[in-house]
Amino acid sequence: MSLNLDDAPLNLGADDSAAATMPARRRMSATDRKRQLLDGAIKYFARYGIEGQLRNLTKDLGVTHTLLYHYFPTKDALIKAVYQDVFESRWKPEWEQLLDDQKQSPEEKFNAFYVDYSNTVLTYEFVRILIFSGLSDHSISDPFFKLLRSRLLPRLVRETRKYYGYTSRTKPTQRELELLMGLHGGIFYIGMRRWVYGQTIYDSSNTATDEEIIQDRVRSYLISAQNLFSTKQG
Amino acid sequence: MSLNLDDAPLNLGADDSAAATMPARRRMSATDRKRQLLDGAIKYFARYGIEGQLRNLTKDLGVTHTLLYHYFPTKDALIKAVYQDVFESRWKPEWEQLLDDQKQSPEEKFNAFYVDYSNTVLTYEFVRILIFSGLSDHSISDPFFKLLRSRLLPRLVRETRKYYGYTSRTKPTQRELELLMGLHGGIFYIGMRRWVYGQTIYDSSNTATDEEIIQDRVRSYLISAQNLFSTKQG
DNA sequence: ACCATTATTTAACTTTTGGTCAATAAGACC
DNA sequence: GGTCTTATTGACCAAAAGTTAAATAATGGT
Repeated sequence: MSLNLDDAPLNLGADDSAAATMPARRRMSATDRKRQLLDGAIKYFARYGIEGQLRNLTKDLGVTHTLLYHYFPTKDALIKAVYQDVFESRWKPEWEQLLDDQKQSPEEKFNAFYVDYSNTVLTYEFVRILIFSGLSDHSISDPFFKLLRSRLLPRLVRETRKYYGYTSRTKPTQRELELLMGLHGGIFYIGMRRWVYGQTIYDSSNTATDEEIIQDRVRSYLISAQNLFSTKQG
Repeated sequence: MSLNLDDAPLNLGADDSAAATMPARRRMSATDRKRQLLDGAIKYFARYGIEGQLRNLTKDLGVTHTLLYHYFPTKDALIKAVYQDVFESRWKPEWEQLLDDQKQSPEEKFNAFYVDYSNTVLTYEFVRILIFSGLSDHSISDPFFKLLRSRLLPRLVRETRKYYGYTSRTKPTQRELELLMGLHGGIFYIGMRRWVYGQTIYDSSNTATDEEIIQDRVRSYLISAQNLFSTKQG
C-alpha cells in the first residue's frame, strides 16, 4: 500500500540499555509516559503523516500500541494533542516585543526576528506537521496564520515603512503585504526545501549559513520596498 | 480514522443526468475510461493524498472500485501513473526558449516566465501532489527539481547578471542561487497559501492580480540583486 | 512483606481496504 | 436477432489498523 519511505527505525527514545537488570515491563509515571508518547507521536506523525499507524509508532517506543488508549481515548484525540503541543510550543510571544524594541534599527529587527523565527519554526517537526495540517483540516495552520496576520505582519510592515522614512500608521496595503509575503514565503521555502523535498540547502564546503541567507534576503526586501514604495505610495 | 476533510463529494465527472433513458451500466471505450479514471485519480489524490481510498475515488465517478483493476494492476501503479501524468503535462520546454530569447529584456523575461510558470504549476492539483510526493517518497519532486536546477536556474541567474551588466559566464555562486531561490520560493508560496492553507490571496474588491504581484517581486529581486552583487561580487 | 493501585500487556473484535475472480451485460459486427 | 468481445459488477478474501476488555505485574504506601 502507498509508497515507501525510509525503512530505518525512527528511534523515538526507547531505552533498552541494561535491559537484563531491569524488569521486563517498566512502569513510568503517568505524566512522564504521556509526555513520552506525545513526543514520539510528534516525531512519528511528522515523518509519516497523520495516517501513520499506531502499532509502528508504539513499537519504536518499545511499548504496545494499546497503551496509547490508556492516555488518549482515540487516534484523533492523539493527533489533536500533537497539533496542540507542536503549535503552542513554537509560537513565541517575545517576537512581538522584539519587533517593538525602540533601540534597534528596522533592519536589525528584521534580521533578529527572522533568524529566531527560522530556528524555532523551520524545524523538521513543525514544517511537516504544519503542512500535513494544511493539506488535511487546517486545524493547526489556521490559528498559526491568524496569529501571524494579527501580531507579526502589521509590525513588520510598520518597520518596513520606518526603514524608508514613511511614518504613516495607516493600515498596510495589499501591495505592501504581498511584498512582505514574498520575503516571508521565501524564508519558509527554506524549510520546505530542507524538510519536505529533502534538499541540502548549501554544501558543507561552503560557509554560508541560514543567517547569512536571511540577512541577504532581508536587505533585498528592504531595498526593494524602498524602491517600490518610497516615492509613489501604492 | 484521521481528521475530517470536507464531506462534500468531489464531483469527478460522474454523469448521471437522464439516467432513466440510459442503460444502468454504461460502457465506455477503454481509452476514454482509462483517461477518466486517471483524471479522477489526479483530482482525488490531490485532495486526499495518496492514502485516499480507491472505493471513494471510484464512487465519485459512479463506478465500482474493481474497475480500476481492469486498467491499473495495483494502487501503486495508479499512483505512479498519476505522478507521471501530472508531472509531464506541466513542465513546459518552451520556458527555456523563452529565457533564451534575445529580443526581450531580462525583466520582461522574468515576468513572462514567472507568470506562465505560476499559471501552469501553481494549480490545485500540481501544488498539492508535488507536496504530497515530497512528504512521502520524492518520486515527483526530485525529477521536478532536477529539471529546475539544470534547465531554469542557470538561465535565470544569467539573466539576473545581464540585468545589472555583469556578463561573466562563470557558474552561479551559492549566494546568487540563494537569492534567486528567495524569489522562486516566495512565488511558490503563493500556491501554498492558496491550495494548502486555503487562504484567499487578495479579496475581490482589490484589483491586484497574480501578475501584478509577480511583477512587483521580480522587480524587487532584480533591484536587490543589483544592489548586492553589482559592486562587490559575492 | 503484604496490599492496593494502575501502568502495561495479551487476546480478541470490528471496520477498513487493497486485491482476486467468476458472473453479467453493453455494444459492435454479422 | 444472434453472437462475440470485453467493459463492468458483485461476492469474497486476507491483511491492516483502530478499538475494547480482561488479565498481568510493577511500584508505592503501610
